[in-house]
Amino acid sequence: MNDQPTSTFTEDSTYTIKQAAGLSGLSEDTIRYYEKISLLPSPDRTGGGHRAYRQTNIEQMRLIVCLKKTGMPLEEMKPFLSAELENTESHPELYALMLEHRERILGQIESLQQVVSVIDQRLSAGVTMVPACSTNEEKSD
Amino acid sequence: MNDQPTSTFTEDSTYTIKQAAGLSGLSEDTIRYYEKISLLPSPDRTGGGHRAYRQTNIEQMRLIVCLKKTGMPLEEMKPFLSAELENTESHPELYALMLEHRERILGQIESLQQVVSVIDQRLSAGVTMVPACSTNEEKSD
DNA sequence: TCTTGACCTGGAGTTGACTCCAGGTTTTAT
DNA sequence: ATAAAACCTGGAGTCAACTCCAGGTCAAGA
Repeated sequence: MNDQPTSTFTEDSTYTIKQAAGLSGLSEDTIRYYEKISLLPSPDRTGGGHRAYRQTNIEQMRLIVCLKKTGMPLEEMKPFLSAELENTESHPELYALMLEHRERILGQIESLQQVVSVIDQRLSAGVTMVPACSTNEEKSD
Repeated sequence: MNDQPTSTFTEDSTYTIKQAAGLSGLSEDTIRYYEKISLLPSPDRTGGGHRAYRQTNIEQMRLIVCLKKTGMPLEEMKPFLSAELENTESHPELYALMLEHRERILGQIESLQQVVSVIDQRLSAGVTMVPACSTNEEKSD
């Protein structure tokens, strides 16, 4: 009901799992699940053992929601998130990974745009016509 | 190894399931599975009961591959494919569905573009910053 | 003809991504 | 102080989307 953080000082304010869920769009169970599979880091705990999330955690969750919409499997998201707080330049292998992901996503955008144009064609004429749709699956057996 | 259709005349040429798999990027098992769940229509059979696919079937498969890349669940694809050969104007409810899907896909494209810009920011500076990423999940409890 | 590879069906098994308890502890509002 | 709400863990259950047999039939080349 109230998604305001606990503290008034933005610096060290924390959120309960329920607030985090409300702010990210994930469910509480899902957040715990993501922690279990190490997609999200284990957050700090209160004296009683309750999870206390920070703003950066919320942002990570939002990034996950964002990537999920694009159909990316959770495993593939890990490098994105583990590098979240790091300087990219100090991780050359992650740099390459990012570039790779960037290309893949551009390909996905292209796929989607082609789907849109298929729809548009059907909407305007009821025509059957499927374009190549960037078939980057090359088979050779 | 040979993805050429059986007949020389393009009109009524057919493909084996293996050829269809090669041309579409799906596996043979997956094609049979899609038929079982009625995502793909039951194709004609040869005298001996082997599946014989036509060009339109191949195109349907390619459309599925295309939509799959965008993370669309198989159930949601059905209206797309069942209307494949029909005149859209005669199905007003499908028309609305198409428009709806179109909007959703445009939203996905936006999401993806934001992911690309997140990546670009990280590539250029190692900065942590996650944009809103079109949070169309409105929570109110 | 006959062997080999491709195909068939039906069903079991797998993986990813949750979702839902049960039974207990902590926090918060009155 | 105490009841209700929120949280905890561990584990079982679910659903989509495959994938992989087993045990048999069909097709094409030597």
